[in-house]
Amino acid sequence: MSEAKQTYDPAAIEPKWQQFWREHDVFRARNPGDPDFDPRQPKYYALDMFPYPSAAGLHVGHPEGYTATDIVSRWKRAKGCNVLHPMGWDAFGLPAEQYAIQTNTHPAETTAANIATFRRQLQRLGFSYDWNREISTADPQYFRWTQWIWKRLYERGLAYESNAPVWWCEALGTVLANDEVVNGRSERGDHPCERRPLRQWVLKITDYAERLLADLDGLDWSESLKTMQREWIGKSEGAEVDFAVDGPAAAKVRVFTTRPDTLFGASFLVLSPEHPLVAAITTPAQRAAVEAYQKAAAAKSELERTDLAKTKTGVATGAFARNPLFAADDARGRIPIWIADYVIVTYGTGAIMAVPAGDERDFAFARTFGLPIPGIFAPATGAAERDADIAAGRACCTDEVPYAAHCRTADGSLALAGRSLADAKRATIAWLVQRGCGEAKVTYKLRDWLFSRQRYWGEPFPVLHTQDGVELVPDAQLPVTLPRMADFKPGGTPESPLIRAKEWVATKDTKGRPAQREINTMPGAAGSSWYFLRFCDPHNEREFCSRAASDYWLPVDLYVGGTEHAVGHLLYSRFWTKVLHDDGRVGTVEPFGKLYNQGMIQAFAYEDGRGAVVPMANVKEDGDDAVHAATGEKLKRIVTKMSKRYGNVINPDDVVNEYGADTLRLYEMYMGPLADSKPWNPKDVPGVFRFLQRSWRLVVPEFAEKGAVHEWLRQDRPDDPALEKALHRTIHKVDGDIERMAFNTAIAAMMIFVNEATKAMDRLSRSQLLRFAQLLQPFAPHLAEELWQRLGGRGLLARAAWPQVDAVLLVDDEVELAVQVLGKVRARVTVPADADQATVLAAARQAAASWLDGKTVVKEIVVPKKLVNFVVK
RNA sequence: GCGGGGAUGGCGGAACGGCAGACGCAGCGGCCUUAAAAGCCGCAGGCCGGCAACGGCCGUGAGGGUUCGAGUCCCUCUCCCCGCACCA
Repeated sequence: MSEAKQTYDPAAIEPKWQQFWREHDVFRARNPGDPDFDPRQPKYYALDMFPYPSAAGLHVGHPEGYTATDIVSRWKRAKGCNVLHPMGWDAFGLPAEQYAIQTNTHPAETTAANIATFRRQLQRLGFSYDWNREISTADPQYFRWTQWIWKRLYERGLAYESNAPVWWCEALGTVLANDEVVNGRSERGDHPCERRPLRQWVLKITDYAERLLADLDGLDWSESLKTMQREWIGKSEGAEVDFAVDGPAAAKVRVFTTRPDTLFGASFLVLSPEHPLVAAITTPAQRAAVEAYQKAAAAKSELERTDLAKTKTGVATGAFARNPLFAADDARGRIPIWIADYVIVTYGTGAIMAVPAGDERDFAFARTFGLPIPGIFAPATGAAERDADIAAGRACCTDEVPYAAHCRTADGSLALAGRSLADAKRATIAWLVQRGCGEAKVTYKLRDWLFSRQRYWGEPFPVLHTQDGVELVPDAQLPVTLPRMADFKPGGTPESPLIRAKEWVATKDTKGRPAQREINTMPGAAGSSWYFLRFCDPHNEREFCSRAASDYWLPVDLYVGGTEHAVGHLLYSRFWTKVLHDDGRVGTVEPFGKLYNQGMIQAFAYEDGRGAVVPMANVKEDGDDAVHAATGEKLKRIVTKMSKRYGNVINPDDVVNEYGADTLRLYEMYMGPLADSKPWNPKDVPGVFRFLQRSWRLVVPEFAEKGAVHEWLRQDRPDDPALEKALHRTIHKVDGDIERMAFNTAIAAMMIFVNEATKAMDRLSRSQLLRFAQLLQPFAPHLAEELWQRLGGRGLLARAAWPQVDAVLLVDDEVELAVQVLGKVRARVTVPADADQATVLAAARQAAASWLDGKTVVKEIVVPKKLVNFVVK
């Protein structure tokens, strides 16, 4: 056979190994009870946030996190773990449906096509997923169990129908959950949204607020993400206080406050314009003004209402309330009741006691309307002017400072002077409780989860509306599938398009009487709230997931995805897990032990002099600069999101076609720390390709028979000591770097090894290259498997054990020390690694002799194996 | 405004309080080649001096501090990114 040129050709080796792995089911995870299950192996569950299969296909951002979990999965397998590494599709929901509407194709078809594209794209990248466990949330065999879990929520009193105001988005034709609306606009599509009272299904996530908050502490998540969830849950502790309304209405206004200790300074009440009591208490003289204000507030957008920069607005109702701390004849206790849009109807009780001396907002409001600002503090900070202002109510103080002596009731039953903030709060609450006009209260910002949508492409609720009210579809009749509809567009009314499927809607209840199916569908986040459970037992036809399977696999050991799901998906999944736990269905209370947020992959773009981005099609390279193709204007390079508009979107398929999947994987890991956002630089990609090519060259001669290796690698021989040492260092470094998810430095370490090995190529041994292939395997699995096979490695590399490190080889016999004089490096010495301090100092003195000449050494610092520092005078 | 993260060569980025700039890109020089590409071997923070080997000084957003020693720790400030934003 003639000697052909043997080049590194990913297009030839990658599909071959992908096919081989799949045909031999190499990455199948074994459940307890399966044949070949080995109970001695530790389990490891590595999970990616599964994608929405959008029509645009895979984005380069997807493989970033997926490569990271794949590296960890392959490494854990090599370390002897039973690894669960699954992939599936978040296939229901708005994006799929919007695309279906745009293309006038049924969402079932577009979704199937998109999934096929995503699957093909992912499979080209050589991820070690157990494809036997692939799931789609839009598959009836999957959403059957989504419906089943929803029934358990209903039975536990956690799902209810509500008519409260919800976010309605006209453009999307559906209502949206709080986390899907940002500043009064839809997160998806940026359409305006408004509050409307509509009948909706709601999940009582607020019942779990305290546990969702408390259990965050034990999780291995980034502090910033935990903080986001804490703030979203928004716990605040305080009190509710009743204020009797003076006059004919004889009503009581209940307010929530976190500062009951400042009740002595409450000089007016503020109700939100929507507060139900407003109409009843408003005096005839104020009615016109109040109603006008209410109308104006209702017409304002959410953005206008929450604009912090604007001055406070409000109107007096004409009514007065009694501050419970003051006697009936005490003028200080008679305080006016106002309405203002800075008080939010949905938080607390929708009413506040205003304490201008202790709250910036109340202070600003009092100033605007000339309301009294009674001082309640007696600060003694030494800043005399400010102290006096605070005492007199000319300035507002939110810090903990001493209370004024007049913070006491007439009978002395409550006196705050001398008490700490915490103590004063306690004492005030106790006083209120004793008199039946208040109680301690914890409030959360977290709202119940709006769980229905007026869209076609979602899970139908297993609910019938009968003459007796709501009836659930029996478990045995699940799944309730969607009717096939030619026209599935939203109707522009707050009713789902399912209302037009008349034959589907009209059905019979369990007693055979006419009933209507629920026409709302579940939100996109329904299916994704439990998919990590289904992966544990995806083919179970009797249960959503067997207890044995979830007990074995959960919690997820490593969950990787973007921060965009910080308060939506991650909170909902935690909630459902806790409910299923309380129902005895899963053992764990938290689904995700360790969570890692990858950064965003950005791109370069070019700006002209006006700061406008010039599409890439109009950008021309001119030496080191970029210029406008038409005008020749010099352009400035910036880093932005990839965007179709800028023409700087990188398609993973193109990268694979040009360089191969191993290069794509390696480049994405080499760009920088996984958690950081960083720009894609097309010029850097060939760098990692070259590294793979050099790795190939260590094994395969340039001209040889097909499949041949260098002649010196055809049989075993003793390891070259220097290369062996370098290899052990590399193994040690790569091992530690994978552990801490520092993939960029792991790759750099392998590059260093390959550079050294290339210079001494003919001294390499087969054993050394087999071990190097093992190291490379998690990162560039195809090339590594190919090299392993050519070198005659035993069995499959994907199943081979991780190479051992000999600690002895990690230490040098001799070390080079820096010799510093006054902290500046002046010389270097090489000494035996085990040299004692005196020897080291003697050598260092000699080396730095010219710098020490004529000086007195006052201190000698020796850092073993690093440096010597002489402090001289 | 509040909370979190960040700022290191021309670019992406490395650096348990211990030799700043590993590794890669771009750049420069050499080898190979008729030539080019590829590949291989080198050089490469800035400034100053020297034919050169080399030597000196300055350098991690700005300013202070702690320390024998600071990119790393502390304080003040500037700018950038992310989240929250009248939540009582």
